[in-house]
Amino acid sequence: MTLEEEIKQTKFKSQTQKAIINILFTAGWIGNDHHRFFKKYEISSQQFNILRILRGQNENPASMGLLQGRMLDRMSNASRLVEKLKQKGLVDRRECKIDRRQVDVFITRKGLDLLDEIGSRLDDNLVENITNEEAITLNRILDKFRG
Amino acid sequence: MTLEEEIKQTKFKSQTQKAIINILFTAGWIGNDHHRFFKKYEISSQQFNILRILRGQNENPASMGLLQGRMLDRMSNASRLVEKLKQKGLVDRRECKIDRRQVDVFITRKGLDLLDEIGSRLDDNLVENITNEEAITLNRILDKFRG
DNA sequence: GCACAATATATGTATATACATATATTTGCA
DNA sequence: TGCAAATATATGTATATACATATATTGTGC
Repeated sequence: MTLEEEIKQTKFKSQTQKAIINILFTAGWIGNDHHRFFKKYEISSQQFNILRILRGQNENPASMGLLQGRMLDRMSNASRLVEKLKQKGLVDRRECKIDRRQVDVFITRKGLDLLDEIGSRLDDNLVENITNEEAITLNRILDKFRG
Repeated sequence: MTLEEEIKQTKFKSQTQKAIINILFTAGWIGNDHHRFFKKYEISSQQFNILRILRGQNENPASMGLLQGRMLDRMSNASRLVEKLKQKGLVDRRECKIDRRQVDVFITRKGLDLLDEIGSRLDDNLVENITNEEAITLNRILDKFRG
């Protein structure tokens, strides 16, 4: 469906204005898909994001600040998400010896196992519709859009 | 900045996978801009969305279902947003005479005045970076992406 | 060495969303 | 007509976000 059909709006100030709405709408569309996907594993997509960053650290701890810098949603509160993950036993946290203001966050064995279980199935159903060339173009224009 | 620089991630399964992350990231980026913009007017972007839909109704009332169908974030709870707007005096709601399950929602004079005040300044600072042709391409690929 | 600024994290409040469920009303059909 | 299914909306709960603020710790200039 075109954007016009989806939101029943036909007038836009410009193609760029329309593109802005289209980006927001498409992101919501993807977000809904992710939400449903992760529900099976009883985590949120933001929590998954954190687990993946921690795995990428290869045994090294991550501070809250590092997590925040790498997350998709910038201003989010890593503290509270880490707390949720800790309650599920997927991460662990200790005081940082070098700088006692900081916290060292680790992924646990259980967290790694969950990531293995999830595997690489995320988005498998979303990659069919556009070609590789279109994806490259999309990435180029989005990067340019953000200035 | 490229996406890689923004989220400090360099490996992606495919260009389409990268595009998915890019859409989500860019939408968050736009959302932050909107959030700051609307803060001046003491409404949220979702509340603005509802006001604009109501103005588009040209004096005709809108039901909750109609609002929901036209909103960007589909599954949202129009009821609660309308309630917030009513508390600010920007909309009004009455029982629908024809179908008493429904509610007729109207924009008030105050709501219209607020929309006038906001005017068309939204996104004015976001439309500089890409060309009209690039916006057209973007819209085409995003529509195709959603199947 | 000490006072004060800068930094890292935590938390309170308001907003919004998804989902499940509850309630009221209308529709449809036997 | 009467009763069950469908529909429209409201609301409770859990999650997440932005922002402001609080607290603890470190760094810095004198």
